[in-house]
Amino acid sequence: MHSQNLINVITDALPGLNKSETKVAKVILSDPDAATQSSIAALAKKASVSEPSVNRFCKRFNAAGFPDFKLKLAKSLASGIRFVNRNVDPDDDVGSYTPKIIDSTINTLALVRDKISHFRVNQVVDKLIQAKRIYFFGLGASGSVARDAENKFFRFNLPVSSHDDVLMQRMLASTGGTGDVFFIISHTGRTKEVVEVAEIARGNGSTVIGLTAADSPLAHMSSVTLDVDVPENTDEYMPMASRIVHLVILDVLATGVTLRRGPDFLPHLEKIKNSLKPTRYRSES
Amino acid sequence: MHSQNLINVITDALPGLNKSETKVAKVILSDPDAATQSSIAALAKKASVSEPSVNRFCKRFNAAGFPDFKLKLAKSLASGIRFVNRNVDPDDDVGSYTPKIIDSTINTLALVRDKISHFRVNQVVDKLIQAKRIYFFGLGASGSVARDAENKFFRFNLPVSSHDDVLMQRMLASTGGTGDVFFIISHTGRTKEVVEVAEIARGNGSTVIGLTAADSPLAHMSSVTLDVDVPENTDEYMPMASRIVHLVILDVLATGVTLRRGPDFLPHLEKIKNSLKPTRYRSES
DNA sequence: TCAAAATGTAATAAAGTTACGTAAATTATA
DNA sequence: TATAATTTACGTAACTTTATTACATTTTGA
Repeated sequence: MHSQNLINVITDALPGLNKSETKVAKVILSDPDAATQSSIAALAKKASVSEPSVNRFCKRFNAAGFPDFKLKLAKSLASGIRFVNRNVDPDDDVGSYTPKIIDSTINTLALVRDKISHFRVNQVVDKLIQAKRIYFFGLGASGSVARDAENKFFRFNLPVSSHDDVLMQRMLASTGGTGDVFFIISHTGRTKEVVEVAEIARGNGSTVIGLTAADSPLAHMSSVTLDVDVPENTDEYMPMASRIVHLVILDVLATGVTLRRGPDFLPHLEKIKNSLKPTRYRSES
Repeated sequence: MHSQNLINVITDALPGLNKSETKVAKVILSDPDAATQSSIAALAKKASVSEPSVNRFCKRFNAAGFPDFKLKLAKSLASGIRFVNRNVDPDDDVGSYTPKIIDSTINTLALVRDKISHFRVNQVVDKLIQAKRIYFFGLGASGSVARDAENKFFRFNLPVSSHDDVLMQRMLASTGGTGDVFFIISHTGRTKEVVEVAEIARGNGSTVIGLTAADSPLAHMSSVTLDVDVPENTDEYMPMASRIVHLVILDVLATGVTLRRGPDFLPHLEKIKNSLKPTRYRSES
């Protein structure tokens, strides 16, 4: 659906191109960065084709024209550079691994930002608004995400709880019913216990929201799925980015709910914020 | 050092610009993406300045000319970081608030990436490596961060626990001693109970690591402080970004520890990863 | 009031696009 | 299998758009 890396797109299309297009493609692929800086005339000459051929090439790849194509190529390069060579190396020092890890998290978030379905987000906000009760479930790393969600959503003045205990989850799922929302968080969406809990909840007429991988068993079992396509951990040293993504998505959902509640609800939030003041040392400022 | 983002460069230079340059800057900053797609004429008109003024503006920022400037701008945008000042509006819809929240998180992370002290990170890794026992403490939202940290660090084969109960924290702090590391997480660093716990722990010869705001009471009380300067929540609708930042910093620390342990330690991590396989439905792939 | 800096106008140059014609390739038909 | 018909690919040249430069005018500040 969303913008894939232009260089990959061109590489993939290579076999289906005709003579002059192939020439252009090869010149671009051999030095994409140079391509972004050269004029259409220069590129045409380098590829031994006419300028209109280059122009047609650009249009073939859904660009408005040559300048637009260069822009898209530049963007691909910028985001690509970071993806390619930014794995943590066994002999990295602090100065290297620190930005690498933060960058990789940033990249993942940027990806999610561009791919997440606004329609689904809206659907989930709908369900949360209508909920009489919300349970956040997660195991392992997702357990702390669930806990954070509880901490976020209790502000909305409705019964919320989070659970990272499978037995507890099962019991709650089996006693739930219409009006109850079970918000289940799972990176893989394939943990058997979690999927079973979802099944039990669905069976009793509860709403199940899955914050999980697309096409996973949990996704299929949910009433609404917010699928997050976080690339798998290839590198031994790289942390699991999905936790962060899940937390941010929960931020988004909480904001959605706040906005739906309307401005009359803001004083309530303010009150909660202020309730913590007496527990703090005064700020010097 | 990290390559500065063009948008930040312009923002920083803003005060030193003259009238027409300021106009151009504002138009570009208000919608950088649109700027990359418009012609010099369109941009000049939008900023109510002449075309050469736009051109001069570009050259001021080390671009060969307008097209080159657009290219650089496009690259800056692609790197994931977007314009800072994108607050959620009361009448935003899903399509608006979703990217705004994700962007604001990304921005905060980028800021931390460029500002975090590698020296301090290294110091903290040192302490964690030497620790006989690690306790992660946090209250409220930081409670789930602590829990996530526990889940991350137990893999290192040393006694780790997390606690979000003040009384428990006090008791543990008072029974600790040399070799014990109390890793205390707090957004403000001014919660009285938390600072007291730090004091107790220090008093008994334990190491206290503070993941908290610079110059806060907790920061002063800690043996080593990892200060995170996350801008305060100005907007009612914006979530607290510090949780995310804290989690990512803990990712960085965990990576630091893994690297120090050396490659011999990798099989151990692999074993833990594999231990979860039987709990999952098989992937179709 | 003068010099320096800032900004705009208009001419010019550069770059990109379109329309159209020719050549090559493909397909159909004898 | 040859060749006509048709389609597709490609280039030339005219044209349009876009960007830059040179220079004039205005503004600012001493």
